Amino acid sequence: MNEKVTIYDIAREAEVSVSTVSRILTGSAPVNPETKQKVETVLQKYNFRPNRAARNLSYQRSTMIGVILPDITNPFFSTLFAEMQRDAMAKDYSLLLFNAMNNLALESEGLAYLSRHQVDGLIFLGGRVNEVLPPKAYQQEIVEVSAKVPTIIVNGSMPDADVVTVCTNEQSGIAQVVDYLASLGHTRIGLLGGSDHITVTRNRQQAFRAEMARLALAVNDSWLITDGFSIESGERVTEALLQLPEQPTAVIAINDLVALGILKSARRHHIDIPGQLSVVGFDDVYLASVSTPELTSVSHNYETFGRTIVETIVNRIKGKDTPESIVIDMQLVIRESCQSPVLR
Amino acid sequence: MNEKVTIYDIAREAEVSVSTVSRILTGSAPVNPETKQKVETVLQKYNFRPNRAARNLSYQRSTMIGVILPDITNPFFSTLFAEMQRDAMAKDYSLLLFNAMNNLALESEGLAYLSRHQVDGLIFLGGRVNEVLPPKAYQQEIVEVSAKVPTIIVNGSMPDADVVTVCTNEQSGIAQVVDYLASLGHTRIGLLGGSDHITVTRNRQQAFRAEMARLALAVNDSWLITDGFSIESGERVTEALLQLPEQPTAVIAINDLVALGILKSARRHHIDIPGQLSVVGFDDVYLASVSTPELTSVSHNYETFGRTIVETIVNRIKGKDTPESIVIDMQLVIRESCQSPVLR
DNA sequence: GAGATATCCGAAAGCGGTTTCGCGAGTCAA
DNA sequence: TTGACTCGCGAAACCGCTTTCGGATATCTC
Repeated sequence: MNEKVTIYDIAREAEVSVSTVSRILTGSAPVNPETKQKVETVLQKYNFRPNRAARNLSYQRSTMIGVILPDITNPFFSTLFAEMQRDAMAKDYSLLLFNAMNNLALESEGLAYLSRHQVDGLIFLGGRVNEVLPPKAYQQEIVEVSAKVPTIIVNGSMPDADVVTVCTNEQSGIAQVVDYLASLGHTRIGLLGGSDHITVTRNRQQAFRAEMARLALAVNDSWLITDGFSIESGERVTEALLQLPEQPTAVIAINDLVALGILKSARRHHIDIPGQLSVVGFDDVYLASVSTPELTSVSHNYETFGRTIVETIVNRIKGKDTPESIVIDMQLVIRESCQSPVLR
Repeated sequence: MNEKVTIYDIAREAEVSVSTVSRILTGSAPVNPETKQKVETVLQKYNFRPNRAARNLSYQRSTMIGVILPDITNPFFSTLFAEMQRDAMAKDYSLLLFNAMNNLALESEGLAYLSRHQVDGLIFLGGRVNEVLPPKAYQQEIVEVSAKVPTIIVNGSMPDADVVTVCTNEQSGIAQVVDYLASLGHTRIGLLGGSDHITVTRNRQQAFRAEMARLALAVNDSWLITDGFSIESGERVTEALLQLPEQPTAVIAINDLVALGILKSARRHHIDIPGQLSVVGFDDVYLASVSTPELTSVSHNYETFGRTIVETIVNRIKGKDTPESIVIDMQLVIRESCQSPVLR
């Protein structure tokens, strides 16, 4: 990728100094229209692109934003990432992705990796960070890094770190689901999947208990089973559920993948959904509408979600004032996977 | 991310010259163990990381590899990308992802974007490039870029460009499917989805015709319907199929997403699968096993697939000899979406 | 013990941009 | 006319690291 032609070559051919060329390139100072025209002709001719490394070295920045997420294979993250990348490009930033493969240990490595790239900003997706599990050392790393580079954590939190948090409104999302299920007549509701040390999971569990309480419905703790975020998690969690003496009539999955796993497992056990069990997913990933039955889920507006994240980090990078935390609404989307419980 | 401490600070504190420090950092020349020890202590103390921009500027390389793919949201690509990233990291390269959002025009932009980043290598995934549709200009860009930076095209081709191609063995993949369907008794087989100007599609169509011919089965051209690679494509293509006077008893989808779309559409029309129509997917994405019915598909070994790609590009970058083209095998995975046709 | 050789290491020149500083020419008011 | 001010632009320093080149010292050979 060695464009042999440098700004010096351009300057020579246009019979101006390099400073002038640079000024035109960056627009950092006004330059006589005639000279500008002359130089631009030459720039065109060579289709000149300033060397990025040189520019970064001089600028003392990279115009790259690091993104750490647990699983790019999960459509929630890939969809969000795609949105973010488009927005970032429009603002002349690049996204450098690190996929942690659902492995917390790898995240620390990812952080070092992105640091080495001198990213101008850092985005943690997926709430992999909170006060419970992460080894103290990793937590400390985040605190340190966030002191140096603008950092935003999506659906997570990090005490002592100078980060802005962007969170989806679990409160409202969960409430919509519970209210909906209650309106169908369900009183025995479970919440399946997720991990105890992931913020989203805990927030949703908390929101779940709150809304159940508000409706004066009892929560059966054994119906809150955590296992992970994958399809396989959904299957395992269903198997576990079926071992219990009593079972719920409706379950909320921590995300759509888990919900798909539940569907799969239910099918294996000839459990009719929604006839015998209502299921609702979370994230409203594009797959939600192809399962059998189609999944009722809680939807993000991925476009504004992504845009908010990117705008916020860029504003932070540019030193503009930004809110410390932003909440993004979710919306229940009703499809086919729920119905009123059959009375027995 | 401004580590204020530079190699000069290290040198001063260790009472050596910057060259010595650099030599230790890069291992480019032997240095007295004692001095080395002294310097390394200081390096440790500050946890020194050389500035990447400066290093790249000096090295004239970026240790970044650009990846252009059509849709990161498609599990085929995200799975493959995840594998590739891991392998690349192990070799101290970074992957810079550009997601073209299924838009060919964007790809050209992506190429410029990655060029600006002075990537050391370039990987095109998804065969978005071939001799048919791409605007001449874009084609030319690829030829030019491939002359300067090692380029590999996965499941595609580019005449006149100095690229290495890594392709899955469509020939064998399709043959396995056709043979399987034929063995079930199918003779009326369609091939749905894909785009006329995408290499994979054309290769598979060709392979399909070849294998059908080998088995002395007639190909009905109206059962080869292209539309795209998404779930929606699968739905549209099914609708189109249902308009036809005659219909196949089995269809091969260009990928699993299309297959899922077919399933969805069939369900809407109360067409029993596999009872009335057998469906087979391609890519054996992790979703294949959660649909109803579970999808029979043709599988990649994503691990070796990804590893092959990364190894090849890195070897190319390092100037080692590499084969001009590599073929990767695929494997039929039988699940539930096919059965013998009912005789009417 | 003198010259040849090998070993370490420092000075300085890049890499390709940006930016500060200051100079000359043109403009304007007095 | 003159002094004050602007405007455009060039020279040169700088960003942080790598690497060439050559000098100093130690080691070896005869």
